[in-house]
Order: sequence, then C-alpha cells, then structure tokens
Amino acid sequence: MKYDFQAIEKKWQDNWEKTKPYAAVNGDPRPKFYGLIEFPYPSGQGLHVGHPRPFTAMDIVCRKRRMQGYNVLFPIGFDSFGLPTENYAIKNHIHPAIVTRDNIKTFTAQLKMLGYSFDWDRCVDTSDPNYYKWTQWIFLKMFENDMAYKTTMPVNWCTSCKCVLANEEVVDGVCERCGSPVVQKEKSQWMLRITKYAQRLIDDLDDLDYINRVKIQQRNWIGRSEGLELDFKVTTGDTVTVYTTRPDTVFGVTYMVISPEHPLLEQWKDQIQNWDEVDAYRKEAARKSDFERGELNKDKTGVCLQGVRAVNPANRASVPFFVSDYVLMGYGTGIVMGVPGHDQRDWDFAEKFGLPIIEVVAGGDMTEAAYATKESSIVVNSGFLDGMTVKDAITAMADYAEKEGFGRRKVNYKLRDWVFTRQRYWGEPIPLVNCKTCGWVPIPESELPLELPMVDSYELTDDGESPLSKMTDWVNTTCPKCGGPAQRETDTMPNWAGSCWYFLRYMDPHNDKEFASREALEYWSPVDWYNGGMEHTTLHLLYSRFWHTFLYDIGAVPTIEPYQKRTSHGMILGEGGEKMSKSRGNVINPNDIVSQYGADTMRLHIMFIGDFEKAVSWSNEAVKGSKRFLDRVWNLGESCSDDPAVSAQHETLLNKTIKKVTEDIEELKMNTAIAAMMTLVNDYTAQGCSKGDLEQLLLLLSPFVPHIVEELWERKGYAASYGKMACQMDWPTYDEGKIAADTVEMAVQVAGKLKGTVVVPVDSEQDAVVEAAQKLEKVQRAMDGMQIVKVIFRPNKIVNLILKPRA
RNA sequence: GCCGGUGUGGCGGAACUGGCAGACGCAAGGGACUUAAAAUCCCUCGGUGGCAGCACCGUGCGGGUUCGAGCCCCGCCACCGGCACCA
Repeated sequence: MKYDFQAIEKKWQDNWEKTKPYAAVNGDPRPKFYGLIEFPYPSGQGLHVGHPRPFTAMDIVCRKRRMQGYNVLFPIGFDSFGLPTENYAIKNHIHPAIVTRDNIKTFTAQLKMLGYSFDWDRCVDTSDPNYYKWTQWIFLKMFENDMAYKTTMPVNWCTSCKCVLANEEVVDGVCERCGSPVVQKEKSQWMLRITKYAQRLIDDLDDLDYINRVKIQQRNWIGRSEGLELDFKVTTGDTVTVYTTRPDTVFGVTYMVISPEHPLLEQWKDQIQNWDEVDAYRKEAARKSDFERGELNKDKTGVCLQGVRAVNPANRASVPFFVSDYVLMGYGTGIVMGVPGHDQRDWDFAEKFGLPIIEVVAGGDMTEAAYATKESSIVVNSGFLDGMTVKDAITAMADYAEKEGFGRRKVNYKLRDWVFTRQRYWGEPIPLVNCKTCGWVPIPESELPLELPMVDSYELTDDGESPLSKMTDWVNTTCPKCGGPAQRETDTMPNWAGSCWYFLRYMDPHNDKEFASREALEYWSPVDWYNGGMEHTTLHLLYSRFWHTFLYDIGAVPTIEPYQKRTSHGMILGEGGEKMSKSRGNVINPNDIVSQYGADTMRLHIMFIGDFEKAVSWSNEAVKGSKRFLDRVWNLGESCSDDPAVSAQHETLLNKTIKKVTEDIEELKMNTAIAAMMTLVNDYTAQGCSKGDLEQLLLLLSPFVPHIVEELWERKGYAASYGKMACQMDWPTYDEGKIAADTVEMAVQVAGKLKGTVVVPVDSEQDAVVEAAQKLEKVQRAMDGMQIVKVIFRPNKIVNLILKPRA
C-alpha cells in the first residue's frame, strides 16, 4: 500500500508554516544550540541536488536537538550578491535586484518543499540594504582601525571582454566566459590586512573542533615558515636582505637572484653595465601573466647583472647577481641567495648558467641533482658548522648571524592581504569618498546604508572601471569632513563580504540599531556546529574567521572564534561518477525527485546514499529502495496491533537501534543510522509490531522523514494522546541492560581459521567455551590426531585453538 | 614536486579498540500471486571445485608483525582533492 505523499507533505508544510514549531527563542532558559549550513547563492538554475545533502544532515541534527530539549537556532538566508546574477542581468536586460528577488522566491519554495526546520522569520538576504548596511559598517570599522588600505596591484584583465576578472573567473590562464587570454593590469584596489591575523588564525585553530583536513588546509594556506633574514653587502654600496629557511647552507651560496619587479633594480640602473639587456628581461617578465610564469617554470631564465656582485657574509666570497623571474616579489624580500647544492630550483638555474655548485651537506651527488637534506644530515665545507647536523647548524648559524649583526630570525607567511574590491555593479558599495584635500574619508554612520543606485546600464565599461563610475550624479558628492567636492569609491565589495558575518545577523535579524544586540550575541555565540563545503576552507571559512576575530578585538562580539565545530560534506556526482554539469546533461533536479517520490524519500535517500564526507554518485534507480522503505513504514501503521507497550520480541533490537541512531547522528553517519532503522522495520514487518513498537520507530524517524512521521503520528492517535507533534516529543532513550542479551554467539577458530560459532551464556569462562567449541564437528575434524597447545580467549568475542600434532 | 584523502561483490556502501569480511540498499536470477503487466511477497546472490555435506581462495600490489590483519608497520601502484618556483 502506497501512501499519498503529495497530500501529506503539503498538509504538514502548511501546518509548520502556521504553527512555527521550529522558531528559535532569544534568551530562552533551555540550553541553546546553533546549527548552521552555508546559505545558498540563489542562482537562476534553482536548487541543485548538492544542496539537500548538507541541509538535510544539519536539519536532522537540529531536529534531534530540539527533541533533546534544546532551544535550537537553525536559520536560512541568501548570499545574493555575485557575478552570475550580474551576468544574467546583462544578458537578459533585467535588473540584478529583480533577478535576485525572483531567484530567492524559487529557492524559498524549493527549500520549503523539502521540509527543512528553518526558522524562516530570521531569513537574511545579503543584497538587502538593511543587511548590507552592516556589512558596510564593519568595513568602516576596518578602515578606522587601519585594516583596510588602498594600493596599486596587478589584476586579471580579459583582453576580449575588456574587463577585470576575479581570480575564480580565470581558468587555465584564459577568461572563463569567452576563452580569451587574460593579462595582468595594474589597478588601484582596496586591501584588507588579513596577514596581520595570520598567526592568530593558526593558533586559534587549536581549540576548535574542526575536521582535521580543514585545519590542515587552513594552516597550509597561511603557510607559516620560520627562517632567517640575512644581509649581504653589494658592490653598489647597498646592503640587500634575503630570507632563508636554511641558514645552515649559507656557505653554499654561489650567486644571488633578484626578482624582475624589484624596485632596487631601477636604483642600480647606472651601475648595471648591461642595463639594456636587464631592462628587456624585466619588460618581458612583466608581460607574462602569473599563469605563464608558473607554467613555464621548468626552464629557468635570467640575466646576470654585469658590474654588481654580492659578498657572502659567512665566508666573504664574492658572488654574481642575477635577475630571474623564478624569484617572486611577493614573498620574503624579493631577493634570494642561490644554493644550488641543496635546492632544486637553484640547481637548475646554476646548471643553465654554468655557476659553481658547492656541496655543504653530505650525502648527495651534485652532478645529478640538488640534495634534499634531512634534519640529521651532516654539514660539510662550511667552516665552523662542519660536522654538525643540519638541525643544529640552522640554530648555530642563526645565533651567529644575530650576534654578528648580519641576520635576524624571521617568520614568514604565504598568506597575502585580501584584494577586497571588484569593478562590478552587483555588490556592496564601499562607503568611502575621495577628497582632494582630506584623502579617503568614510561616510558618516548615519548615512548608512550607502545604497546601490539604480543605474540604466550596469554593463561593463571599456576601461575596466565599475559601472558605477558612469553614474556621475552618484559619484560626485561632498566630503563629509571639509564639505568640498569629492568622489565616491565606485568599486564594490567582493561576493565574500556578506557571508563573513551573516551568522551574526541571524541571532537578531530585525535589529535596526546594531548588527545584533549584545544580549543576542552573548546568548547564541558561538555557532555550535557549522557544516559546509571543502571548497570554502581557504576562502569563506578563513575570511569569516578573520572578520570575527577583528570584531572581537574591537569589542563587537563576545567570542574570538565564530564556529566551534566544522564538518564538511562530499559532492554529489552524476550517474557515471562525473561532476554534474549542464554540458554533460547529467544534472539532477531535486524537484523531479520530490514530485516523483516525495520530499521524505529525497531526504532519506540523500542521507542513505553513502559516507557523508565522501563524494558519491547519484543513482535514480537506487532511490526506489528508500521509497519502498517508507511504504513499508506506512504499512506498519495499518498492520500494527493496538498494544501500547513495546513488545518483548523487539525489545533488544529496538534498544540497539535507538542507541545506534542516537550515536550515528552525532557523527553524521546517517547512512548507517538509516540502515539500522531498515533492519528494525524488516523485523517489525516480518514478526508484526505493536503500537508501542511503532511509536518508538516514528520518533527515531522523525528528524529524517518528518512529514510521513507526523501523519502517522496523528492517524495512530499519538498526537491526540500526547497533545504534541512527533517533532515536539522527547528523543527516545535506550536501556543498556536491554541491549545485553543473556547469551552471546562467539566465533570459534582453529589456528586462526574460522570453524564455526557457539552460543554460550554471556561472560562464559574460557573452559566452558573451549568445551563447547570442541563439540563442533568441524573443530573435531581439525583436531583429529592433534592436541591443544594454546588457547586464545577473548570473552564474548572469540576463542582460537592452537594445535600441534599429538606426540 | 609538496600536503591531505581514498582503494572492499555487478553497483552504492557496512565492519566497534586487531577478533565471524560483505550489514543495509540497488541491480540481477528464480519462484508465488495475476488473464497479463506493474506493485507486493518468498528464495538465491564474492570466486573456484562439488549433487551435497564441504574444501580452498578472497578487502589495489609486494613484504612484515601477530594465535588472528580490510584495520598496525615497511616498500610500491592507481585514483580523488588542495597547493605549487613561497627560497
């Protein structure tokens, strides 16, 4: 017998809409639980099958928490600024605000259709001026605290679209949209000093319950390294500084290299005898994109600076100076010491330019390749360092350099400051004006939000300036400080801005005095459990940790870290295990699954499909199994007896199942939790069940498949007798005593090979089990002509008989 | 190259702390019901040999530790994700 899921799901969704059983209550005396999912970008394609995976998982966790007595905040919103909407708007000549409004409508309907227990009254939308007012406010706080600054830097420029592209829009060196080459172009940009927080963003990870790969990826991205800054005297009369993590190899320096972008080159112009050649090389390097420089990295290029030499501070040797693009301006000092013996890049360079290669750590073959040393390798050819291990020599050289005054210990990070501006329309306006006399001046807080003007054309300009730059009425304003003429900043914030703090707004979404009240922040902070995609680990997750730590420093939020726990889900792939994409035609639309099988089946199946953390491929065929399971549950409602007690025959399995489901949900092992419930249902179906048995099952199922559960809960009269919906009941508890059976089945092995099992009383002694085991036919056969020399015995688990031939 | 991760039936996946490999589901085959089909229900379902009892083999490959290894150790291979001239 099939159930009418369409009618049932509609009925309960309407009910929840009216009765709001999932509303979070600020200041409630119950313990709080804040569960968070990454709010979706409301794209024109609507909800993707990838969304329900994390959403359903957290919905289950939150529904269970409510049943466990928590005051749960499980909010939803929309991250609605961004490029796809803007591009769609350009193509179809519809204003992005309208596109966004329509898309949010679609998303809202789809999310409600899946029965999530969101508190819809707290919904936020990052492109709503009431929201981005506070995004701008936080930016102004950053500006006030010297965390935002403007600088000129190269950006990606599409030669065909004549516009600036975000890094994410550059794929393999070409424009994602038109396939034209992307080149670098200098532009003035607002930057955020995330590097100031590099160390804290590493250190504060220690106390957080993040899955390990997230922590590792963030640490690697920040890229802390400990080393030494070393000063080298140069024949130009200057002293240059290099950064090295390997001061033990200073005696192996045979040349120096400076980055083509280094400003010092310009200063040395008159002393470089082959300046024309050097200058040509610089210009060539400038033309290359980062991508080309990276791609062509195998073949080293460079030019020797004629007339410039450096002196090795360790051994007074004079070494040549080169310019080469394998040295990056953005890391360290833009100058490196060349140690070809122990760095493969330096080795390649030395080979190409015929430079000497000195072995300073024993163990390798310098004619073949650089020798990658270990901490325990021994230093040679290095004066006072000779005979030391690499590890000791690093310390010894650092001490020596500091004592002699030509070096300092130094920590470096790979993390760069955050380029915070986009030359686009559909983003938060930056609330600053540029005044000839006062410089950059923030607009007064009372004028926030600085709203995006409605422009006639939000299309891109030829010169790469933001579409806002053409809005002269809007651009030209007066300086808030001196009252003189001034211009507004016309770039907007990147799409990561709004998501940096949205979880704070959920705590107090309608507040028009502050981004959230102190009481709300103190009550709900921090987010207890945040689930999201691995692809956001070094972007959104890191950015929002940075903002939050900054907000803590200025006293705006009560905790240092925003999220106590972070988990991550795997991707849903198409049928063949390939990424879902329009071009492959393998995109699964959740709508189709819901209309064919119902929301409960969709929810159940997306959880049952596999290990939550791993990528899985979707199978339309397999969905049927989940539907069949729900049909069987429905049938139990028709067939169960009226007995309100849990029946003895199901007691053990039921208690085991409650334990399994209770524990598995906490580890997001929804697949095994569901498997356990399937086993229970199979047992109920085969042996029949009572109303009491069914009641417990429904409570367990309630977070997973809420619609069918509420319907059965009502029909079978539980709702009437308790006066509550199933989702408002207490979570079922289990009794360990009822899980433990009187007897246990133990494995019997002979010489490690399984021969059978014996059923014995729990906690049987070794002798009794061995005796029982020897009665097994297979054991007897194996023992023919043998005697027992040893018995391995693990109570209630296994007995293993070790035999040898009878003498 | 570096850092993570993964590898188990035809498929998705289970397996506690080293203790009965393959739970649960899909597909497949056989049967029941049906005029028939769908749905539902029952049975089989890692491989090889055998009518069968049963025997042997089996968790990417090669070694090792152990009474016992999918799980631990050493050495490989393949795939996935991230970073990548970061000195």
